[in-house]
Amino acid sequence: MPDDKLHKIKHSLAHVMAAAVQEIYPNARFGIGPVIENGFYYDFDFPSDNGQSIQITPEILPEIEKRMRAIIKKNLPVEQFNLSITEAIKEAKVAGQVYKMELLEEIKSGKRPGQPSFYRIGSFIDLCKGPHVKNTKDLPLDGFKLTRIAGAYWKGDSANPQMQRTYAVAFENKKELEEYLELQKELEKRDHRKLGIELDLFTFSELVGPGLPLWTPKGTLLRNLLDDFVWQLRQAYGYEQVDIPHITKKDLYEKSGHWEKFQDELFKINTREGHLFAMKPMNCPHHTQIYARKPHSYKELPVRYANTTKVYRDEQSGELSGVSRVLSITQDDAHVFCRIEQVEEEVQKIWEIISNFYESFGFSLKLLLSLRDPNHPEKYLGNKEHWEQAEKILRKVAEENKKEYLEAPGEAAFYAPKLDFIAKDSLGREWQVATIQLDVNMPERFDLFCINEQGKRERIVMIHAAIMGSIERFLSVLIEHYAGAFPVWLSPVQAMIVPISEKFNDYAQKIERALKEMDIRVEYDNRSESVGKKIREAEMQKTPYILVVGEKEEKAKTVAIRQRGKGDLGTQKIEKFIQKIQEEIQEKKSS
RNA sequence: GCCGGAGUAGCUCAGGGGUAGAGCAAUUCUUUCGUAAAGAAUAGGCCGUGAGUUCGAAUCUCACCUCCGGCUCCA
Repeated sequence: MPDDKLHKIKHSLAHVMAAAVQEIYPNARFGIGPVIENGFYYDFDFPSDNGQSIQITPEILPEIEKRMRAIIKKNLPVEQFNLSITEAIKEAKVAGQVYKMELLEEIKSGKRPGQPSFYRIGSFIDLCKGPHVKNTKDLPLDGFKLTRIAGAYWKGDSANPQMQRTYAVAFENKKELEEYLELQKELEKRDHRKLGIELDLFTFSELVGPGLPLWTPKGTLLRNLLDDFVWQLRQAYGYEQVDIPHITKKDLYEKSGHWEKFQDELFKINTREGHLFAMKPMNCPHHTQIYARKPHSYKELPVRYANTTKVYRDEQSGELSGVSRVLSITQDDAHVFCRIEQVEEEVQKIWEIISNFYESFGFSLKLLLSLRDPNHPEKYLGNKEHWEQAEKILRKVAEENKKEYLEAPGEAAFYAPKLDFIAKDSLGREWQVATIQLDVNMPERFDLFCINEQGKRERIVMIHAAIMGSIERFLSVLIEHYAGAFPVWLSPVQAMIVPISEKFNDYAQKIERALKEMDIRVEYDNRSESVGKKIREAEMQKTPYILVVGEKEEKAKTVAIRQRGKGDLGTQKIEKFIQKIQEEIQEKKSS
């Protein structure tokens, strides 16, 4: 929406920032300065006399901001004017603006549409289509803030030189800016990397290495609960569990096509006899070999294999982040081997599992139909007809579900088009989660078939279906979605017993046993600390229930219940509490 | 991988060319407590790793490792 007010403000502020930078560094070369969500950025390059680029540091940001405000206060008009392309290129050349020259050459050659248009603010002139505010007095003096400096490749291509990108957030006024900064603080509090350590779910070791999370007892419990939930949903649709080794001869990936495409991202293993093995970066090739162990009658199809297992990918170090992007990834993977006419029904079933699963956590789902990039057919396996057929089927299922979806050309996997599910969390952020891929290529490469009604071999297709996708990534989303306050069924500790004093330890132990017998995950805090402190710590661990017991409770065979976020609920009979918490655990699947 | 920032006790952080600091956590003792931090004592460190400069380095320099913000990538 380039015409809306905020968009114009951000866009003009980007020019003002560039103007301020030019005041400080007259030699600065300018890249592009677009509007982004919540603000804008501008890419700069600062050549020095010896030809090397100067690196600016964050300390300069307040100085740039100061100069921006001074420019705004001058109430300068923002004026549009045109130049002929030849003149424009000449001007850019004189000014040493090599990046602008490149853009202008693209306009000249027709690679970039339109005519060169310029905007002037004071003495600063920039190639720009607009639109902008009419005058710098329309810009908010305290509605923006420069946030950081980052490296960014010219035109987003790592083969190009790296420029220095200065990011800013911008709003119509100070209040909105402050609200945004508040929200950022809330996000920081919810950061799964912080919460995951505080809640003792995972850890990292410098000896083990980056991107290799180690899962604690609580974290492992959480992972298993989630995985069991997925399995429970899958079991109802006829899935069977399989298991595979984590390594394979490279031959498997040469046949699947992964070797050619991803060999740099595989962890490789040399055996003592000189053979080359690889850690598996995905599971489908292994699973094809289970299917291929014997001929299948069409009557046996669909064959559905589920397998939660780790894959290993040698990612670039700068891409790692918390547990959302790691080297050892646990996939809740499944592969359905079926005839082409069974695909719709199978995809439908997977869709139901995905909906059930995500809705039970309160995520709403959006759909992305990820197709191949029509301009780069060389990036994909197999022939055009097969791709078109697969894309057509997925599109049909999407339409029949009456679900709104966006088509995303170029987002397909190299072997198959996908239905990608996007979950919206409690703060409105969107995460790509589950995926369904319709694959006609792997079956071709591995010669997977069934024997049809005519007694002939018939090529089958393969559906790849992950519900959580990666447990690590899903958990990072879930931690932030709940800010660590998991629903009771997922809480590693569901209830913490806090006796008022040592005198009631026996009674506390009795309650502990009673709850444990009913499979409630309970802990009993018998440390010699004050009641207040024990409650504080249990609250900070986001324990759903704290059971305070003392003389009154022992006599009446009750517990005083304190519920997370709700405070003291008063006393209840133990049986009553057990019933209450069990009902709450049951509710998860129907919510 | 690339650009920038940062690494001091389990955690949060102060300090800074000349004996290593605090709070919380831990351990021991005292306290036995009614809904978000009781008190005391003790212990805890190759100041991320390695090299260099220096009479002397946690502090200055370089390389590497790890983390953070971006870029590129994501089967």
